[in-house]
Amino acid sequence: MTHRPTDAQLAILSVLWRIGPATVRQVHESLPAEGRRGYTTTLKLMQIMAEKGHVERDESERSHVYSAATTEKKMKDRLVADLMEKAFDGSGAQLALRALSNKRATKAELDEVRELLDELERGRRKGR
Amino acid sequence: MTHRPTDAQLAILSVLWRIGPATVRQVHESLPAEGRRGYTTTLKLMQIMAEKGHVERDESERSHVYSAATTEKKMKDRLVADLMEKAFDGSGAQLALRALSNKRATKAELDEVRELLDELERGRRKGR
DNA sequence: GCGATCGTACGAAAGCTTTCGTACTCTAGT
DNA sequence: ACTAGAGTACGAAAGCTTTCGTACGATCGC
Repeated sequence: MTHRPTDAQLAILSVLWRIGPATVRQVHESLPAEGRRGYTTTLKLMQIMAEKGHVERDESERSHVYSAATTEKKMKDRLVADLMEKAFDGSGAQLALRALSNKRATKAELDEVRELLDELERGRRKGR
Repeated sequence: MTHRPTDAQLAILSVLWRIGPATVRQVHESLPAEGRRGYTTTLKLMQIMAEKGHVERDESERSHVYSAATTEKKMKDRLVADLMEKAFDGSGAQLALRALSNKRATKAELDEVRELLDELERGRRKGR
């Protein structure tokens, strides 16, 4: 449902977002090599994620095909909203401040943020 | 050490940051009334947090006095860095974008972000 | 001095994730 | 037809958090 994925689960979702619907094998092999565990571990995780509703499963083929149940954007918005609520008193600006001061970003990225800022101040434009 | 606090633990840390060093009773009663559990639950959580190093404990008085082991800023930086790593490929700007578009912020907050942006582009000033 | 209250410590239960080993099934190749 | 390999399902173990109940000691009021 609306539950937060764990780190391991998010790693799997990331793969699915990147490569699209895939079998367990494909996901497993696309996982970053360092933290990777056994194949059945990935399988089990994905089975649980299906139960929890994080992924959907197409069983029509022998090798089941999994896909992310929610879009990358929606999920990331959820994660951001969660942290915002939990640690920043609901203030996106406070969170943004910390995120920006943390590390170097490219000029292009900063410009993008600046443009969003412009839009927000000008428009009162709805999020997204 | 460098472990992430859980939601329940973060709520306790938030109280400690807000009211300063405090007894279990004080923390317990400062916790938001809605999600609040029994007293011994708070006690146990704080004991575990002490073990894990999230809080420090002064046992010199009968009522032990707990304090946050790390500053609010450091912890929040850690949480932000963690999400940034996990979900935004290490890009603070991407995270900031999502945080900002999520909800409306006050003019003052947006200005603050804008100033930071200026500093970053002008100075290459160290994060903080 | 005694009982009520406040405090900590402890342990257990429920429920979760992560990790595998193992068992079973299906399919493809020879 | 039979074996090897790929695939899923299952169950168990370890380790975690959250939640309490209960036990036990100290302290305070009377």
